[in-house]
Amino acid sequence: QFFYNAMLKGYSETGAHENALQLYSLMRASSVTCDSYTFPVVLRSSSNVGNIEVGEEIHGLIMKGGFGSRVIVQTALIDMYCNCGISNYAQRIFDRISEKDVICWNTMIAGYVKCGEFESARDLFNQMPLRNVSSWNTIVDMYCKKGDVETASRLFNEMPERDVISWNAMISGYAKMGYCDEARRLFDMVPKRNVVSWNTVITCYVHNRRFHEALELFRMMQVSEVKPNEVTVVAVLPACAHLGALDMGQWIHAYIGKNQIKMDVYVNTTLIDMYGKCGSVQEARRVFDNAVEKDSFLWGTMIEVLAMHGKAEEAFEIFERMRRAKIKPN
RNA sequence: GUCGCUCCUGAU
Repeated sequence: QFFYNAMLKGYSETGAHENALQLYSLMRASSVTCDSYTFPVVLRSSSNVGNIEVGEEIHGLIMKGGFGSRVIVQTALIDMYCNCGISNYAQRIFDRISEKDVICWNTMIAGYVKCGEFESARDLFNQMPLRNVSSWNTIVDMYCKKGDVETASRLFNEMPERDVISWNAMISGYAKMGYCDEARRLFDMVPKRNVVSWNTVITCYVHNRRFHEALELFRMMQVSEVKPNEVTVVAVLPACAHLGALDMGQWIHAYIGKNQIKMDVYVNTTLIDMYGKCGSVQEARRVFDNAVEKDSFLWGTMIEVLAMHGKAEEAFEIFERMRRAKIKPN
């Protein structure tokens, strides 16, 4: 009981939401009691994964246990339903909250955005009695996601205060439109950049095939205060791949190990691709073999690398292994 | 063992 909750918390904090849900169903199956410590954590996981079955079950248990009246719980439920794409359930909960605080407003607005209901999001934002910086960030980001950077930047300029997330949202808006120079201009203006600011602009350069500028920015990052993370390397490695810069790629690979950057599926996939494009099939294969988690992208990338180098038999062998592992080909 | 909102990521 104690133990289960601790485990759940651990999974949740490291982002292993799938594992948390598995553990939860094990708890239910072995009739371990779920209590007010269990619910928030499992709710968070089902929200992240978008698992409506578990979400609704938790909702029911929370109500039965009488924990359902607190704003925090209701806010978590709103978030969960919106992540599952059911904004009207969420709205029903939202409407019934008597003491609405800023966070539950923000959650509902962000929820509408996730469901693609931009009008409702904007209406609710306009109705808000009191907005904080997150409220503004959400709505700025919404316009960026719609590709309406004009409105986004108007609101960005209007907002009473900006934090690094506001800046990042705006930079990412320009980046998505392919406006690298504009993204970079804002980036240079950010008072206190974080790792996301860097990643966004590097990604923008790479997507627009401006590989040298991407690498240049990555080099600048080395001498900045900010430490690269796994998203950073996933962003830069394709630049190495396209330039055939094997030495830089290897350097980054070593860098990952030295700086204990998480070797997740994303990182491994880009490493395999990079080695493949730079002509080093063996190293690609080594990364593949060492990868703990393998999804269809990773398998597909490995197969393609082998095929690209004319290793048809080996490619086919991997393809068979993939089928045996019951991974759907892509 | 107490909790809820907003920004960046992979092969064709």
